[in-house]
Amino acid sequence: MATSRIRNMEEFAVVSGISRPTLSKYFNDPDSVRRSTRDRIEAALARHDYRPNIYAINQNRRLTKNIGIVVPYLADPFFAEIARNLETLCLDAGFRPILQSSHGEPATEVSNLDGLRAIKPAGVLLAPLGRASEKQQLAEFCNSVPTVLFDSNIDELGDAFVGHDNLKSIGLMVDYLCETGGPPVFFEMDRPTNPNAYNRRRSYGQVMTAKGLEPRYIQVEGDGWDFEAIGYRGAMRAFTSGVLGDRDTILCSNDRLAIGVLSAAYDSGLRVGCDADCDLRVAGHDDHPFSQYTCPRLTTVSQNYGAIAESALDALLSMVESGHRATERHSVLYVGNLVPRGSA
Amino acid sequence: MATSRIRNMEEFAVVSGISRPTLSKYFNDPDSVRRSTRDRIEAALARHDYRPNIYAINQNRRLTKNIGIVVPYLADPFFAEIARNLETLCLDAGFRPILQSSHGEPATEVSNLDGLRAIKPAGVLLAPLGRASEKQQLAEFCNSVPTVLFDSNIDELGDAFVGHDNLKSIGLMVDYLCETGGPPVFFEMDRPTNPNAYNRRRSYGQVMTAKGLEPRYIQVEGDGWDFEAIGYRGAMRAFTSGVLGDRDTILCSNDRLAIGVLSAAYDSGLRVGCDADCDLRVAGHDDHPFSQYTCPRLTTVSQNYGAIAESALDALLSMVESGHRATERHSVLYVGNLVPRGSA
DNA sequence: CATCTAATTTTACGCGCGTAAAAAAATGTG
DNA sequence: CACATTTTTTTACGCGCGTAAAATTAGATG
Repeated sequence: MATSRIRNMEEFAVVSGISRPTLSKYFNDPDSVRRSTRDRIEAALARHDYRPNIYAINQNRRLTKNIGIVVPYLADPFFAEIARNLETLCLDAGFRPILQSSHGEPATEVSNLDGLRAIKPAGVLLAPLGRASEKQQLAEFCNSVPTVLFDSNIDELGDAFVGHDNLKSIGLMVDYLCETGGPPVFFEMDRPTNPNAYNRRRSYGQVMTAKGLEPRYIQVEGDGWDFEAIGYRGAMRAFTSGVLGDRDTILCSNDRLAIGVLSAAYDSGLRVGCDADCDLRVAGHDDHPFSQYTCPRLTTVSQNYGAIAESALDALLSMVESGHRATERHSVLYVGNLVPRGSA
Repeated sequence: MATSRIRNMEEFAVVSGISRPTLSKYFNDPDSVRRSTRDRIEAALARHDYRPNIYAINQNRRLTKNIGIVVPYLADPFFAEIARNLETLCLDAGFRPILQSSHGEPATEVSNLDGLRAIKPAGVLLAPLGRASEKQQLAEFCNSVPTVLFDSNIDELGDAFVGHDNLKSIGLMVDYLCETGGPPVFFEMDRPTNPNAYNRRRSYGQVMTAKGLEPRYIQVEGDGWDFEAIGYRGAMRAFTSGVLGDRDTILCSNDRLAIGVLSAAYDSGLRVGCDADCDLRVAGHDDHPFSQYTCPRLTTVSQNYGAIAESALDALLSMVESGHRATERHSVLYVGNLVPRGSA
């Protein structure tokens, strides 16, 4: 039963019997005060439920405890999942995550960063849109705020990059597909939004030529983030154009394209899978949350969400806590795991 | 080319030749100053790129321009989509949306609201977890901050509720299913997390009895938000238990359950669809973004995302702008559309 | 118990802006 | 142009907290 409501730190100083500067120290870092005073403060806190005014704090602290998280498209469960990981990690580290989605729009990405700058974040974790991003503006932002890029690497932007090892994972997948059937044709958008797509295309080419095989590509025209629709349209066209051989294998640049391909195959009466009576194999990439419920279940390569999130935040916090920016830009890549399922 | 960087409103007053109090008025509401002075300010703004310190502003204004948006589970594309709508609407209305996900955890929901209270939001749009929510704490929050509930209605919490008309849409669906085939069995979780699920169950019962049909239920045990997995397990059990008749029809409480059911049907070698050679029909509810790519495409009922988002924000802003809470609690429901596709 | 060190208290100022009140200036009106 | 009205300027204070410096106190050590 709280008595009269505490209005500010001054009043709380009175009821707790602790001086205001000491309280200020405590709220800034509970470990910075003597154990006994900390106990007294927390006892008083239990009685009175006072919390410092967040605006007054941040106005005077040069460094807030805010961490911006910007993802290109939150309606994509892949990013929702990474964001969820990052949020909880931030909270555990005693920071306040501010989640923003660019909704696939470069202008929104810029305004998100603008909005973040206004709240003077300690740092920002940024998964950029990629090709569509306003490079110039992103660069300016990265210059003024400690920033770690994740998922998509853009030039030399930001203080670090943490992402997925596309070369290794595409290698894993191509090896698997070749061992269990014919070599795959690579299915992708002709002008991908995401830098990962370019890496995967390149990786596929390298891996295939290393195996002495001829790379084949199906490039679907399409823009934006409606990958399933693009995959569907592209597959429909491919099925009728004769570019695919009998019992051929399609390796999609990502799972969402693959979901579209599976849907097109179903509508075309093509059976997807590894069995003898199947017409087609389809594989994806990313281990999208829904890929285990497609029909058939989608064979794919997982990304190590957890490790990527953790490492990205680590990189950021080490800068935040040391108080100075990275001297050189590090890149960390995590390898995924092959997830063989029914579709290939 | 900005000259020396403007540090505060005082300095901007000097370079713009406008007094600080007038500037303060302008930033609070550009229309509150004379047109000519507004032009002068904006001309100076174009030259110097100064922006008021957001913390100093909010410290002194009793009402911030922040609007909290809390959803139960952001990794669900359904909520991601609604959140996206709300965010853009907030921005357009000149407010700053703060998006929070409870990640399916009641404790996170409470701490989200706690965090929001700390930033003194003008109002909050809350889609509660439902059954799992800490009613007491939500009630306290709604008491202290103007709050509009959406998606899930809890008791008489908040100043208004905006949601989906489950009775009408289940009616639409049952009518359709009965016209095009046999009457459906209702497939759901035995202890749903979401109040909508209870409404749908009840609606199904009402509609069926009104038609003189016997309601049938398949209730799957399962907790949490992993609906696809729950749907899959439940369907697998149902297929072998003999509760389903030949060419029976399953109406799922939501699309994500249906996606699990489709996956189970595929794994069981059951053909889903309306054709004569099919073993089963499956329908869902919500028009989940992925339901148009399932195999076969999922027949479902759409929710009117746009209208729900718009109406919820309207209700909130009318309170914010008038400055006082609603005298009585309004509920608004929007009807969805039947989306007939291949699965039923 | 004397001594040293680390922690706390006292005192005081500043952060950037909201806002109130009175004075001054700009605008509108006949 | 005199007057009333609206807008802006001047002046001043307050918001809640960070933080620096000096004085004081508590705790540790031998």
